[in-house]
Amino acid sequence: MTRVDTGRARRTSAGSPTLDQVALAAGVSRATASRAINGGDRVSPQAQAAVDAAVRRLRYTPNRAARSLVTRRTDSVAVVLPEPDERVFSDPFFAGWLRGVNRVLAERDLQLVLLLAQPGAEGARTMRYLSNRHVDGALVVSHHRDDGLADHLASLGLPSVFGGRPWSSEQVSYVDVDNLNGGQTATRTLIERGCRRIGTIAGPTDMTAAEDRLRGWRTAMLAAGLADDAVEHGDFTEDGGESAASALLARHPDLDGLVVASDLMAVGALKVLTAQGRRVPEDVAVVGYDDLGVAERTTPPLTTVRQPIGEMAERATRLLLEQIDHGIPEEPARLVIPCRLVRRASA
Amino acid sequence: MTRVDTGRARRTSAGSPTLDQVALAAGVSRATASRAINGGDRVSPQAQAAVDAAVRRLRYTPNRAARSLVTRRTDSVAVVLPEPDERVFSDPFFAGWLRGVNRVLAERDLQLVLLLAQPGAEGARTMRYLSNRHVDGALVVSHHRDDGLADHLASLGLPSVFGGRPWSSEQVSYVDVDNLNGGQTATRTLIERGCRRIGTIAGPTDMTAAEDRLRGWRTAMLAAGLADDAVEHGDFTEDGGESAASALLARHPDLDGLVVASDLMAVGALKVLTAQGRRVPEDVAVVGYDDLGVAERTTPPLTTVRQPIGEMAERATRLLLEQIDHGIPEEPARLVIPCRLVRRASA
DNA sequence: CCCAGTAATGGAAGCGCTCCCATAAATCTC
DNA sequence: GAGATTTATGGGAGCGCTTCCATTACTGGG
Repeated sequence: MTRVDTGRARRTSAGSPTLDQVALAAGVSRATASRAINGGDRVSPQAQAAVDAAVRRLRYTPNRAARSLVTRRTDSVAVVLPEPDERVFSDPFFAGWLRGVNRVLAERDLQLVLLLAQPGAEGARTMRYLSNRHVDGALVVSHHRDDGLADHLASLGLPSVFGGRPWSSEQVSYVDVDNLNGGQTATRTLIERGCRRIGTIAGPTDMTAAEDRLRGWRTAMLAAGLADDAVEHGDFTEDGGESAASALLARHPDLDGLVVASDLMAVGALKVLTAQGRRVPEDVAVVGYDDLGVAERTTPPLTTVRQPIGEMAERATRLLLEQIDHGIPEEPARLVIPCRLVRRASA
Repeated sequence: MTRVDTGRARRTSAGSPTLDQVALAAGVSRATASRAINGGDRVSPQAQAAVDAAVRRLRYTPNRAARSLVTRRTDSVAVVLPEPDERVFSDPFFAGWLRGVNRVLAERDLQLVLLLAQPGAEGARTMRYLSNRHVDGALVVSHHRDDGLADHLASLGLPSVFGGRPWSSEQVSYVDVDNLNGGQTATRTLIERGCRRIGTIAGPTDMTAAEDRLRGWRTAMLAAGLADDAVEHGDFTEDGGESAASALLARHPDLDGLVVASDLMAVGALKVLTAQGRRVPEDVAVVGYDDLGVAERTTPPLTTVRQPIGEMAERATRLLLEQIDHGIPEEPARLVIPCRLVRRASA
């Protein structure tokens, strides 16, 4: 047993300082230094102070890889975005989401790994990455019916939270805004205003948010004894809203109200209405959905249902941290955030 | 010397398979398995095949943390975005950039860590993170004059590439579009069209791209013997474009041409022109900048200078990988991508 | 047929960290 | 005041991987 070198604090010249160097500088063992750095449990005040000072002096930061290796945590979480979506480009939704997530992660010094999930082969890459525990958890933002993400994650046992109620799997936690209620509120606003022939431009049929809003519209219409036949689907883009509005007005020229499932689509609809010489809100009143900036800048400014997207992102992230800290709960969390109507000029 | 347990392939039940298990399954040593997995240098065909098979069978993926610890690489790169910017929300620029970066990183199985750099204390967090070598390199997207990022990164010795020419430090590599030329081209287009009183709505003065475009406009105007006094600055948003246009038209009611430094601002300008009853392009011809989707949807559709943003992001990322692989070059790389005019109806 | 040269291999040393455990010191209990 | 507990501490094992180095198995040249 000839142990030549205990290995302490060699290579002083190179790279960043190691825990060993901190311990040496503080005059304690590596174990004590480690404890002091990680919350200071069972560490005397003197030792704590000495370590703190050494850390500051040497500008020590723990090596994440080394820590990861033993703790089996990566201190990073993935945000999964469905890349196929051209919307990622135009929709403020995603940026708002990222910002909210980032805010919470920053508090705990966690990293945000962005996974732009492409379909097909690249989608498999995303799955594989998640399967291999390269992150402590995943936030899935806008998933579509057939991406299989919900089931996959549920079976994986990886902490994960969805933004927006997922399809199929009832196993995963999610945070959603109350789209059903939002759709109803929007519709009732028009009804109370006196509109009787109200159409809706709904979102894509493979997203739950769109379906819920449509259901809300339908519910409110039926409750008021009005016909729920004026429906057209768009893809959440301005162009989509435009063509949907054209189609809708062609089929139902007598419309006096329009519930649109996103502000961007509402912009398209306003364009059509203006082009047809219909005044908003006098001839046709319009209610949008989102209120993420666009709604204030339209002419006329949009009355719309606000999604508190920052709050949504924050809550989802905290839910995720909760899962990471205390394990995935038996019963998945389902948080539904109320949304409220913002009155402007269009209705 | 009583070595009780060599430590090979214990814990078969738990988590993901380790290299040890792969080696055992393939009937080779851990060292050989490692070699086979990392490119197969000095590995016999049989051993290679055996390892490959074992990897497939066990669904082995290397533990990134363990690898990182020894290789001193993290296999991830940071994309730094200046968070203060509300633009991150509305501008398709960032999303396009992320997409381009992601495409290249995916090829090499590198991760994208998103750093939303907030100003002040949080900015320090970003710096610290970068200093601590938690990533192999950094891509900085839209930096502003005073964020100090360029100098900091240059002094850090961390591989990094800027998207858009940075201020100050001439030490860092960057990829930019030829904004000077772009501004000139836009202006010349109007001149050739017969416009003689051409104004410009420039971008914020703390961004090089905006300054370069303005300079391009000025150069073209002076070269044609025209006055370069009709300048107004906006902040790259629609609202900004609107107020800049109002101010400009108030000061120079005789304008017959307008060079706008971003499509989004051009949208605002079009609004003002329409409101004032000026026809586009008959009374005032307009050229925008970007062509990232908005330009096609305005009325009239915008003639604009296209920024090949996907290409820009890709080139920047490849430049970064180059640096990561072969070290930071003595002479920083400066790649300027030409941009071209896209003719539509507004000029 | 022997020896230098090359190719393939495995042993073992760490990378920097956390955490289990044994030990030492301080405090309490009756 | 002796034994039982609590509190701090450091030794050391080991997380899963790469890579240096020594070893062995093959070549071909003289």
